[in-house]
This record gives sequence, C-alpha cells and structure tokens, in this order.
Amino acid sequence: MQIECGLQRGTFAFCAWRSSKVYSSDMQSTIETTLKQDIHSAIQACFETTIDDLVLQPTKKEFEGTYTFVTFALTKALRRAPQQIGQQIGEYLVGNSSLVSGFNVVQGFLNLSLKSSAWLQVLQDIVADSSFGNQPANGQSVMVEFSSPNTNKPLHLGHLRNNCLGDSVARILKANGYEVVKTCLVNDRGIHICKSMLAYQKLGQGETPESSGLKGDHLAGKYYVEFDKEYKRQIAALVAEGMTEDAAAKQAPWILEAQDLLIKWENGDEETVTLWKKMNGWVYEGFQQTYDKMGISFDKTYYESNTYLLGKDIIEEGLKKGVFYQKEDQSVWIDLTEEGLDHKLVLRGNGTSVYITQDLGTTELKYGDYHNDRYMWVVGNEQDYHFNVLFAILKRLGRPYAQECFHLSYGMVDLPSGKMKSREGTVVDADDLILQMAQTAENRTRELGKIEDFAGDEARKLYHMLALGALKYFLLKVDPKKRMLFNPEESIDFQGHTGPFIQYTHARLCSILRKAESNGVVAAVPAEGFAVHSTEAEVVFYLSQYPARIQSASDEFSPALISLYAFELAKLYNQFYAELSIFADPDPQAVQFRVALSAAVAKTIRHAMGLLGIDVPEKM
RNA sequence: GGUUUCGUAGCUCAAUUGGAUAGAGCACCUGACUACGGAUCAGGAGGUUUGGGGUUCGAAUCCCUACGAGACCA
Repeated sequence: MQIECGLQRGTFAFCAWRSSKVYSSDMQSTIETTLKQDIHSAIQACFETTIDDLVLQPTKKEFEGTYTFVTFALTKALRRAPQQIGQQIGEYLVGNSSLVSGFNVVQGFLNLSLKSSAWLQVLQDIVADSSFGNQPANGQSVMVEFSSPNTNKPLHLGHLRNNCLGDSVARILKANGYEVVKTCLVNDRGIHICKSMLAYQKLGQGETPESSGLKGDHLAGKYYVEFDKEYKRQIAALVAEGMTEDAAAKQAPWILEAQDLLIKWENGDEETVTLWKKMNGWVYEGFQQTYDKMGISFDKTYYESNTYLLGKDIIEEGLKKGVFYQKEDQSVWIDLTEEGLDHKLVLRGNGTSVYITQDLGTTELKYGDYHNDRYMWVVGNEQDYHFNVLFAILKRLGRPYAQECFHLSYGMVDLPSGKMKSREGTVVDADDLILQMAQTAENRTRELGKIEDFAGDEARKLYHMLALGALKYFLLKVDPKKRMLFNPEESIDFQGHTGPFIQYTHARLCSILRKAESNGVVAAVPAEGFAVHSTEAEVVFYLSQYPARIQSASDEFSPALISLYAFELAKLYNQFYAELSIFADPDPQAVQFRVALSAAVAKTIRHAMGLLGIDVPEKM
C-alpha cells in the first residue's frame, strides 16, 4: 500500500525552469536522512505499510523536541487516531533508533528529541566539511541581468533594491552550483536622454563635473529635471493660449527640439553624438563610483545604443513563420489571446521598434554570446505584463531558451507619500543615502567608544561596512515579490532585526575566538560522553539547516530566506552566549566544544552574509 | 473598461507553501550575575489575519463576494 503524503510544489505559468523544481531531499543533513529512515522502519514495523515522501518539520519553540512528524495525513489510510499513530511510532523510535532520546505527542504532532551523541556527530560533520554552504558545480549556467539604469539620472533607492537583489541572487545561485554571468543592460539612448542633452545645450554653459563639483550622474540628472521644469512651463503657456493639454504636450517647443535631437542622434549627427558621448561618459563614471561603493560588479555590460536596432530580423522571421501578422498600416502584431494576453504590437507601421522588438533582439544576442542554460531578468513588477508577452513570443518562435527564461519580479520601494517619482523630486538618492548611513554608523560607533585603537582609515572602512550592512540587509530581508516601504524620517535601524545586529554578533564571536587562541584552547567536538545542553543543541540544529536553506533560497530566488536565517542564527547564538559561560566552565570538554560551536557559527554567519553581499567585521 | 498583485500587533516584516496557542524587530513598560563585548539577554503588554460566506480533521494561506490600495494594457 502506498500513501501519498508528499507536498507538491506550486507551478508558475510562464516558467518551466521554476515549475520543474521539486523540493529535493539531497540537501538534508545526514541526521535527517537517518531519522527519516528510522521513521520509515517504524511505520513498517507498526503498521506494515510504507509512505512515499515523509516530511519532517522543525518543532515549534513552545514544545519539547527538535523534529516533528505530522501524523494527520496518515489517519485515513491507517484508520487510526492521529495521537495513537504518533504514540506507536514514538515508542518504536525510542526503542530502536540510535538517534531518538524521547518523544511527546500533541494531537497529530509527534515531537522527537535527539540524543547528545547525535548532536555531537552533527557538529563534527559541519566542522569537517570545508565547503559547508557551497555545492559542487552542477554543470548549469545562468545569466542574471540586473541594475539596468537609465543614463539620464542618478541611481535611487529603487535601483538599490534591484542591485542588491540581483547581486545576491547571483551569489546564491553560484553557491548552489550554477555558473553565473552577471550582466547589465544600460538604457543610454532615447527621448529621455535627449531631454537632458537639450536642457544642457540650452542652459549648461559648458558646466562639467569638474567645474561644478557634481558627480557626473547627478549633473546629467540636474538637466533632466531642468528640462521637465521648462517643458511644464511651456505647456502651461500654451494651455493659457487656449490649447488643450494633450496638444500642448505634443507641441511645446522643447519637446519638439528633443525629438529633433533624437533623430539627429539616430542619423549620427556629429555634434549630437559628441555631446551624447560626453554626457554619458560623465554618467558612467558616476555610476561606477556608486557600484564600487556597493561592491557590485558585472561580467558584461550591454548598451542599448548598440542593441536598439536588433530584433527587426526576428520580426521578419516571425512574419514568414506566420507567428506575427501585419495590419494595413504595415504595423506588425501578435495574437496572444490563447495565452490569456492581448494582441500586441511588435513593430510600428513606420518600421521602428518598440521595447519588445529590442528585447527579442537583445535576448538573441545574449544567447549567441554565452549560450547559457537559463536567463533571468531582475526587473520591477511593473513590467510583469511585458515579460509575459516577451516569453510567450519566444515560445511561439520556438526559441530553444524560451522555456528557461525567468522574470525575477520584485515589488517597488514605496515612500510614505507613495511611489518615488524622479521628475517630482520625491526620490531617495542612492549616494545620499549611503553617505547618511555611514554618518549614522560613525555617530553610533563613537558613542559606544569600542574602536579607539582603530586608525582613521580603518575606522572609515568599518563605518562603510556597517552602513552597507544596514542598508543591504534592510532591502534584502523582505520577500522580493512584495513591495516594501521606506520611511526617510525613521532612518534605517542598527538594532534588532538588522545587518549591524548580525555584524555585531560576528564581531563578538571573533572576540571569543581570539580569546580561545590566547588561552591556548583548541576547538574540538568530543566524540562521546558529553551532555549537550538544550541551547547548544538548538544552535547545532540550526546550523545543520543551512544547506537546505541555501537550496530553498536558490529555488525561490529569495535572499530574504538567507537574511532571516542569518538573523535567527545570530539570535540563537546570543541566547547561548548569555546563558552559558564558555571559558569559565570547569569541564575542559565543554570549553573545547563551545569554542568549536562558536567557530562554526562565525563561519556560517560570514558565509550567509557573504551571500547577501554584506561584509562582517572582526571588531566594531 | 480589461488584466493583475496585494490587505497580518501602533509601525516595519515573518509564518517551513493547508498544520499546533499566528511569530520577530521597532516603539512602550519591567528586569540582568566583577564569565567571555550591554549595538546584547530575560520578561510584560499589544491580533475578530480588511468585512462576509464556502471547501475539510484543520484556513492568514484554497474558492466566491464586498470594501480598500498598487501596477499594467489601450
């Protein structure tokens, strides 16, 4: 008899990559595997049956035990009460399992406690595993495209979320065995770029980053705002003369001039292209400074100015294949009603591209360059529809990579006043925010006065590390899919559920390890005959969950899972730290064990924070 | 108008994907040993999971509906 009690993963309509994932059991610790085998034996022995996929969950804190086996699902097939099933299995395990020391049954929940020897073995395995947290190469490669800024304005908080997510997901995939190519597609041409160019031509008077002291991207952004101001004035003036709002928006002198500039650029007009190059150069330099500060880099940068003409040949191909159809005005469309989408324009009647045309071409280009097995785009959820359309078209065209594309759609960062709008000046600037965070870190550190022995340069590095820790953690601890709120009035915290909390725990751990070294204590896990305290067992158990957590984070593309893990681990360790003395314990085995445990926690915290792109200090 | 996402403590977020008495942090109140770092720890208070129906052993989670918020498509 077979009983179904496994969990089925949800499926995602547009992503074979994701929907094909099944929770694998290969990431569980060896102790978990053994325990499951023992439960299987118990079920076999008690009820003469087997079950397919047996699920263990961590026991809730308010109950005694570490692992919980839920028996509700078995009641129908066994025709017994859930308590009775739990009781029988529990009794069998205590008598026959080498791991189980005790159990209790609450309704349909069988809570199991493990022997000290089991925990010693688990920690021993973790300590011995030099690649703990890293999987061997799985032979799959994935391209992660993220950041993708516009060169008409500086980066803001929304970009920071994007950057942190893309960077962290890339690290997580890598730890899970993927070969990762990080790419960035710079949106460096188009009407919005021409707007700042025009305003600069009109008002710039030769201003440069050097002459103004402004960072290049901020300088360009300033003229983008100037354009908008003047444009609005012109519209208002036309409306005052009796024109409708719509007509005025189309006929204001500056918008006409900007459009003219765009045509000149497309025709390669020398003066225009020179200005474009000059201003974009400033912006790239500014962006690079911000990326450097954040510790973010790319393996390959694509520029839209090189790719915006791509894709037209694919339209041609699609027409021949009958995937697209042409209207009388020569515009090209695709009917995606079967996929639950609309009719979608893929090429304008005058032969010019729309976004989707370019994306078709760029995706083809990326595939040609790298032949990755999988492609990910880290882009805000405002473009959900766009990506659904893009992937649907790729499938219709029969592209080999169509099934392997995934849009990592993340929620917007909102302000208390609502959405950030750069033209209305309601943005939180990335550079400002990083600077402000560093200042907070400095103030806080000075107050506490713990690093008086640091040289000036060393201290500055620490402030920066803490600032980025706080900022990145703030952005990564929330489920990527959900929108999140940032309140500039309440600056990002350094206490509680924060990056610095975890960084602090690491610093304190390092302090312990330094002391162990100076005391001549060697970290060691006793083989037998040492009673592991329940708080210690909790820490060991949590450590053992780490590989499975990385696997989930990789499957779900969610750094938030790693963030929460690091926080919980730090919190558990702090409890242990407050509860038990490490060096004052009379039992030398206890001292060695606790130092070994501390070393393992330090290593794991460092690794987990590393997956978030956050550095941890040895002192703070 | 059509499509779609969301609504959990005063605030910001969790909840092992349908499991136990819905958990953390912030803010608020009360405590912490000359043992290792108090950016810490222990405790208290705080909830009709937006309202209303339904599905079943069991719902914040799935279905229907009303209200509210966001996004996208012309």
